[in-house]
Amino acid sequence: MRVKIVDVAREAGVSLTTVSHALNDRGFVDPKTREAVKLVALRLGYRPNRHAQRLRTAGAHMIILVSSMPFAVAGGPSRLGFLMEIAAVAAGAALSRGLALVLAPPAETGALSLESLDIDGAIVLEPTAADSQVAYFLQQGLPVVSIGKPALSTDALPFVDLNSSGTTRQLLEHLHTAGARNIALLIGQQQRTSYLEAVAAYQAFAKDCQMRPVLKKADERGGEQGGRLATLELLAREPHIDAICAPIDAFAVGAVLALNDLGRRVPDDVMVATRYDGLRARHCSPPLTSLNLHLDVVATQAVALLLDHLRGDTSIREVHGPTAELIIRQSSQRTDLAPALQIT
Amino acid sequence: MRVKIVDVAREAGVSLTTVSHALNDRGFVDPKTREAVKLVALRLGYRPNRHAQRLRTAGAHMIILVSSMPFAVAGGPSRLGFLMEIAAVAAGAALSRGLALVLAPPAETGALSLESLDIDGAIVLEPTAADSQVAYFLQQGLPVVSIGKPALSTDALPFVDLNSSGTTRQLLEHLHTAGARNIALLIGQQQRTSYLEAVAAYQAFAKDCQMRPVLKKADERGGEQGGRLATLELLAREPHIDAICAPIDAFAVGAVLALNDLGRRVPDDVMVATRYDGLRARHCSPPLTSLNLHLDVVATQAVALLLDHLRGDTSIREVHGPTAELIIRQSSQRTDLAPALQIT
DNA sequence: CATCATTCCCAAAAGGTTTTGGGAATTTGA
DNA sequence: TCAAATTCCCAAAACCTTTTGGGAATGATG
Repeated sequence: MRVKIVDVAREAGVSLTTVSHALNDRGFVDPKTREAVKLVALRLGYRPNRHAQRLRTAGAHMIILVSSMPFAVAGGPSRLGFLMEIAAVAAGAALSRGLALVLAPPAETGALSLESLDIDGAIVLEPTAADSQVAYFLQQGLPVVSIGKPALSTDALPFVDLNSSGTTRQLLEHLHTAGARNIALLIGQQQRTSYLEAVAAYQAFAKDCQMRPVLKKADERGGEQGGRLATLELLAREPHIDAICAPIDAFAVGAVLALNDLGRRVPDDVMVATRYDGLRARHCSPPLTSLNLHLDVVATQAVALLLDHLRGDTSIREVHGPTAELIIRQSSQRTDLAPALQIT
Repeated sequence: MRVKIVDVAREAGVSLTTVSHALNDRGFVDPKTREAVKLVALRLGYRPNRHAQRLRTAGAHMIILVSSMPFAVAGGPSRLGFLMEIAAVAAGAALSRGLALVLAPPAETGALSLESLDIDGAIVLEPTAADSQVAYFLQQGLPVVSIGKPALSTDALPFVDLNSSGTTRQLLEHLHTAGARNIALLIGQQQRTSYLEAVAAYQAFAKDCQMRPVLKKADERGGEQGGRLATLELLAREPHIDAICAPIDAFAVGAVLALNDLGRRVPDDVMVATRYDGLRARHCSPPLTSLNLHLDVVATQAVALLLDHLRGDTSIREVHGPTAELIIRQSSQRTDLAPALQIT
């Protein structure tokens, strides 16, 4: 039988109250008694029953991180990235605040198996318009914060902004500066605010540069292959393309594969750039120009935001994430172009 | 105020007991009453208080996944892999069994912040000899299972075998078959059973092939750079090496970088192979020959094993993981070697 | 010396659920 | 028709903490 407070109390010759106070550094307890109790507790190997503890002192202790991205992009064997990087940092941030972060695997099943968990709140990653997981949590009355602006139709969630339009613009401007004149945007087909923002930013940029916008959508469920297929179709239709801006890293890698298939050189014939600077972007050949999104900061902000809401402070509805920094790699650095050609 | 069982009972005109029984499909309750109670509960939006529930019916509901690998290898911004792949699958496996999986970030801090968690058990990844996290959990009286054989000096933990000696042998035999005659082993410097097994397998293999064993240790904390540095030193000392077997993927990638530094071609001058078929291995250039370890199966086995121990069935002490499959990629496929040279 | 604060400690209540041990109503068996 | 079995339901106990509201010493102040 597990040792309880009453065992410690008996052994130490004091009351339950005193043990509780002594161990939690509360109330008035003679320092000597306090120490004695602590010693006894240690000797007996006392561990408080967290359920009993929390039944009494209600409070948030467990949050969940869910991704609405399909398996192939977000997770699954050997196809990790964005989600897991956020997860790693968020787990640390949560733990340092006394919260446990539980991982909801990116599952097709929806929120079915979450019922048995006593979650206090959720962080969702770029939820889609009709996100079933978000709906589930809200219906349960749990606070939800989003990383990346949530889709419009969703009940407005508090969120950490990933500034999708700004980052898209950064990539486009870089590609343009690097010499590209016919830049295509390769994006996913789901309903996501980040996509909409990216498209809007792209179209605005195209107008500014008097460039004809070329938009191609790839299937998220296909992961890299989805990007590859889409790129093959894209280039069949628009052979003059000389750069591809693919915010989703899996698609960017797929694009490089497709370009290889077609015998087009990267970056000399077609440049490629992506948004998320993960392993995929770095270890692609050639390595992909991308952005440092400072996901560690973003994840920490999201945890802090959720914690505020858990504590009842629902004033902050929107947090601006850190500004991203361009990381120029081989995929957008032409060797045969004189710097003179560059603009700005 | 949150609606409690007593509210449902009052509204439905029955006792607490009946509500509890009705909702949990236990005991003798008139089907009509049962339905009526369920309806009332639904209408009132009743959600059981999990803490109260579990205070009464003690049971396992939260397990933790910890990695003893240092940040640079295991996780951290943009350096994910093994751990996160296991995490993704284990989270799913756990959830489907009603357990929440919480992620302990690979932290330098040790088990400091874990105290506030009401963990029921832990899965650790290849613990080192004097693993502080493992020690902490054991001292707390929590069941721990290990993925990968735990170090000998540790109290024997139940574990899922990753068969480090077998997989090492697989890689070595492949490299030999592919034509390598001077294969070096690049390994980490910590005290890990998997390393010991790998070294033993390597030495046995060297003996079999009458090959002089060349062993090099790299610093885990350096990640890919650690592997790069070690490889540079290795090749300075042993220039005749024509293959490197580097079980840890970060080191393998580092080795390729070092070979590039030195102007040695991969695989024509030096072949490289690694154990874990993650993003690193795939997106390395050239892509690395590696093994499909079936980590999804391994993670599921680990969760199942831990669950058995939580349930009190401590009979199973050791589970044999699935057999790994060789995935031959460019890094060990020489173009200039005739098949005639191959052995076996 | 009487009064008031302060310090230390405790018994009892509270938190929300499940389980136990019966009690009452109903049905079955002889 | 009476006893036994079955079905349905309930009050109270149990799970283990923390917090509340005092009570009893001790020290300080008049």
